[in-house]
Amino acid sequence: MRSADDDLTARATIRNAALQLFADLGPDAVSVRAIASAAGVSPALVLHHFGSKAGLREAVNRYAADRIDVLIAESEQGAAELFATGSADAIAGLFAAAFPPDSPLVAYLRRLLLTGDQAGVDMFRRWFSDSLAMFDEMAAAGLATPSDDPPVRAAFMLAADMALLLLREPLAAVLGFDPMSRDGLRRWAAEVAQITRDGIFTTSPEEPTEPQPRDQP
Amino acid sequence: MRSADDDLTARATIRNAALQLFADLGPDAVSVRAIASAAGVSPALVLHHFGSKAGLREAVNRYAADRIDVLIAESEQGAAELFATGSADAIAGLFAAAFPPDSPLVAYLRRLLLTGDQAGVDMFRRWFSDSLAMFDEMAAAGLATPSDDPPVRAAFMLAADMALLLLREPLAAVLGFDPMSRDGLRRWAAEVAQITRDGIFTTSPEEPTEPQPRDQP
DNA sequence: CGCGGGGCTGAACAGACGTTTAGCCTGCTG
DNA sequence: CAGCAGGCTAAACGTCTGTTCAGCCCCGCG
Repeated sequence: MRSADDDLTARATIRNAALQLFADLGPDAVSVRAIASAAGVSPALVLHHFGSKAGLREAVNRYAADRIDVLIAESEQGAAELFATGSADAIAGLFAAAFPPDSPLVAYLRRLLLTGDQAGVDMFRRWFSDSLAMFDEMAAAGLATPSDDPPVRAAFMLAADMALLLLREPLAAVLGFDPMSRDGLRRWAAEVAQITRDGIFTTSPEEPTEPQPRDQP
Repeated sequence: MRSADDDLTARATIRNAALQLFADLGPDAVSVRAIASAAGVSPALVLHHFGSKAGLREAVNRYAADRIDVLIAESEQGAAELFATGSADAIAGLFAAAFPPDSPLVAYLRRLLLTGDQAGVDMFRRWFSDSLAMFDEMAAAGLATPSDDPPVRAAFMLAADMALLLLREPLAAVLGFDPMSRDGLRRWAAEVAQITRDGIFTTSPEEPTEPQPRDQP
């Protein structure tokens, strides 16, 4: 089953094997020998190409960040279409649809974001400013209501979308279906569309104008 | 600076040290020796009390899950109050307010949820059914609109709240303030309240009744 | 043809790892 | 008091880790 790798340089094969293993088990739980074995090469070759395990980690980080950016950029064409039609689910499902559901990039993205890696924060910042710009345009076009706090709105909507990626497994477990499958995504997006179009909560009788988060216990 | 630990049994001291280190660095990156050193005991004692490193991991998992559940349960009193007043931010900020911002439990919860640990999935399931029940009650009381798809609504709102926990650092980086600080949380909750009360998107001119998630590329 | 260089390997290195063992010390019980 | 149990440790175990080194093989250039 190496046929798919025959076209790749050994360096790329190693990088791919490392990406897969890092995504599945975490970099700390994967040895250089395990990567070499998965790539069908000797452990020494891994270090020959990447200098050290840390160098391999950085290379995989850069590569994964690049590929994720490409997927996002592709799906931004979809976002443009959504924007044009004013479809209410907008960026909901955007990231989800961009990734083949079982791609190691999803799992890798999690680690990138949650370990506080610089590459992950950089990506997040880029998406945030895209999201901010998009809501700006939509508000200007009358497709979205103006916000009292545009950055926080953009951040919340982005975070809510990312949550689908990050929490896919627990969500699938409690819902009984995979929210990132084609049908599951449709169902998820439908509800998100309803929420973001009409809201959920009715105003209370007392109508507090400012929410009151609980003090910390 | 061991005074705080003087009241604790060595077993508890070890468990706490492991919790902190696991949360910060991930269990795979932390050696038994490092835990022992942080706890001020010999490495052998760690294994004397917990059998093996895997046993320690399980013990820490159980302990963290318990403590997190306690914090959640405490803040559910807050949820009851919010429910009673119909305050629109309801569960937004609920989890956030429950955790001291720098508690290792936050970081540990991340790992619990994202590594697919059973303890994490169990917790998530519990919160999901709480969330589901709460929206049911609110809808019955006329405080929330009825949903076409209650489980997905509950799941989305839960996931959106968790996103604040999971993405705290990247969010703080892009927003320029910590959304889990007291002031930051207030600002965050205010926007979430606006979104969940009034929605964001206006209906499009064509008014598609059903959203159309993009097919996967 | 000769030969240099880069992809690549097997073997070895020192150190860190999780774990085991033998035994110390302290405090309770008979 | 004797003795035993349990918290606790120092030292060592074999294994695995990341890394290095010397050298093989094959391709392209002079």
